[in-house]
Amino acid sequence: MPTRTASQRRAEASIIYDAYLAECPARQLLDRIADKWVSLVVNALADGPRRYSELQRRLASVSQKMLTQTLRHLERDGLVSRTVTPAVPVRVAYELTPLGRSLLPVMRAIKDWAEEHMDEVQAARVTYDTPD
Amino acid sequence: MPTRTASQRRAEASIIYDAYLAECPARQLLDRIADKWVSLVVNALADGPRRYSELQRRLASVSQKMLTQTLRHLERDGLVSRTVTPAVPVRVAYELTPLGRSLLPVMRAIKDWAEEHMDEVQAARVTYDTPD
DNA sequence: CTGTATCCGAGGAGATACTG
DNA sequence: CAGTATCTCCTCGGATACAG
Repeated sequence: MPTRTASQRRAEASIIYDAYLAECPARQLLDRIADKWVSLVVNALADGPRRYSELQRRLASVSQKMLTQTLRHLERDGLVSRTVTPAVPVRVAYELTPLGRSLLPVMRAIKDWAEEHMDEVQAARVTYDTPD
Repeated sequence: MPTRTASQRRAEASIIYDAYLAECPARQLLDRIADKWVSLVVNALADGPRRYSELQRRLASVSQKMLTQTLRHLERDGLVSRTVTPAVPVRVAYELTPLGRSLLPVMRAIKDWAEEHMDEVQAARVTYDTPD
């Protein structure tokens, strides 16, 4: 088996996967993670495991459906692990996997950007919407 | 006028804007930029101005509607500038503004992440989908 | 070349009700 | 508590046709 460095493998991957192409799996993955709910959920799991109800509280006014759906997708993609503690009532904890944690900086950056540049964007909108 | 450091201003902003709240403008902005097309367009503009038709070629199989819509949104939000060169036929160039360029590292990171971790995600999906 | 306008189907997303 | 199951509304997004 040939030995390859991580950067070499990345270089190969960038040849194989090209998100600009509609048919490329990476394009679908981009579509999956470039998502409001994914960003918020991953950010909410930044500091460790969280219970379902904790996430629901943190993400004010996310519907049960979207929260569950997002968590299922993240679990299936290996970004989040789900741990059920058999008790009455049952406790379910969600936690970022190592793979999920590798996405955290990106998700944090996008959320922070939105919060930090809100003023500039709003000013630009006013300018754009104002008839000369 | 009081002098404040950039980090102090950021701290204030993080108090005012909270993307976890549905009503917060930052939440809508997050929804806007956490988007497949935004990521691809901003990345495609990384190396300088691009014409409409260049973008259309680069983003294989983006429809006119989505490309135009995305560019309009980005222009309105002050992330992209639009320059029309009156000629026959007319030339239109799009370029990242300084604000748009501040978003570029984030958009690049998310696209790169998708391309680099595709294999791991696909492996996780197989595991998830395989009945024990 | 760079758009706008319109139609239409598929999926996103909330509200509500029900279950182990 | 942590979901699943519907129902419904609505936006996303592609296809097509037309215009400056």
